Amino acid sequence: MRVSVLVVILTIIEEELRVLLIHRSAEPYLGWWALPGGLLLPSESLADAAARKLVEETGVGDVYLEQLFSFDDLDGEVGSVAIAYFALVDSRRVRLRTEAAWEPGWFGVKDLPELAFANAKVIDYAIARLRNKLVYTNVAYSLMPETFPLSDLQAVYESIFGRAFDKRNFRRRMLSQGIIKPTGRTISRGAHRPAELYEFSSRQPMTL
Amino acid sequence: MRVSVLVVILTIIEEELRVLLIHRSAEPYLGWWALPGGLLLPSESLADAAARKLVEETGVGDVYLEQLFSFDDLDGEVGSVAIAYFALVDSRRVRLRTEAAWEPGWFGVKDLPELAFANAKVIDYAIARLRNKLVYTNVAYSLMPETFPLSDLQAVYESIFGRAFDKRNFRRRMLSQGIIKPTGRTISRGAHRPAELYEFSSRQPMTL
DNA sequence: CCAAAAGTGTTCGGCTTACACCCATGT
DNA sequence: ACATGGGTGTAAGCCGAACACTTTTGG
Repeated sequence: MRVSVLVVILTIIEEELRVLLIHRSAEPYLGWWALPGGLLLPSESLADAAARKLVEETGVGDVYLEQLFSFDDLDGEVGSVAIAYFALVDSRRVRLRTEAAWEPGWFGVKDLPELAFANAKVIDYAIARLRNKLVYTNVAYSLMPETFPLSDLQAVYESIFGRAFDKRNFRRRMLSQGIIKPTGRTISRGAHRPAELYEFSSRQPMTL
Repeated sequence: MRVSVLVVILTIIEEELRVLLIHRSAEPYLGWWALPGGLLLPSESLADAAARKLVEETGVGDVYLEQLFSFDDLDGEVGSVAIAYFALVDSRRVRLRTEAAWEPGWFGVKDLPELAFANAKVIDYAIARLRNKLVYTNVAYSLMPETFPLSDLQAVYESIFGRAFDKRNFRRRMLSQGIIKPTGRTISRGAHRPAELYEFSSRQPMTL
């Protein structure tokens, strides 16, 4: 009975939601793109295994990480179980191991290559969960730097939902839910009025 | 690496939400009350294992069954993983194996005995999930007979949420969501006006 | 005729949505 | 001065919550 852990690592790059994929280094599906993952070590917890994979691939540690679902049909082998997690990272903090044999890469979720096993299903599941959580929690903190202009946050939401939001309504929602708060500082980024900088009220996952 | 499956089997008895517990027949926690479960057989899927456990304990098969969460801290043993499911059954269809050595029994969820491992946490998790699903899906079909007066359904909702609902609002919500529909038949149950019988528009789980 | 549960509409407040103009800055 | 993105208020529709009386039956 084999237990493995899979991690759907999501980020925003160039206003596009992307997922980290690696080349498989073993049969079956040798050389195909797949989600990072591996066997659960005998002494570690599931969350530890997922966090370890995340650090191995991206170098970042303190990010949002949540258990997604457990699958029994992911590596063809009978009696094998995979517990999937999803993580949200700020791509500016990530350093991929591009020297690694498995050549990791970020792929736009609308433009995925053919994947090993049923990995596409796992990614769809992660995106659905992410969209839900964005609505009523602060998970986006894990995609953003400490402070940011509101329009950056809105751009992240729009990338993930694939549609535009009204900026007045967006601001009202974020503030009235108490998810973010103004820092009082501003930032200038071009030939226009400087933007106020905001921060998340909390950078811990909300427990409901 | 051991993989086991746990099932939180919920029902309504005497207007109370209850969970099926058994006596553990092995160490550790020998003789304590615990959720039914067992090892995943080499050739079966996770959902099959959960359904098998459900049939073994209750005799019913075609009910709502959903994966809840996977735990790695449930039987003390390191490297052991338990995938929890929850099921909703109509107690009128259930025949418990009362002759069985483990003496299964229904316990009101507000009045649980001390449980083995962290089973109380799993039950809380199941109840939270159930309450969520009741709001926007038809899962309650699995707790009800084919046809029923609306007040019976409302009583089920009230038992699970632990509070009363306004019957006009309740009726409107159920009908406008299209979860149930009238059958045209009625039922008389006492010295008062007969009730219209309703049925679920679909007795399949909604996939969203 | 009385007791008991079934059935039925309307009002109010809050939330979501849609929508258009002025502001501050760099060049 | 002008181009660019930043910032702001209001009205309309929709949804959920609160609320009381009439209907139909059995005894």
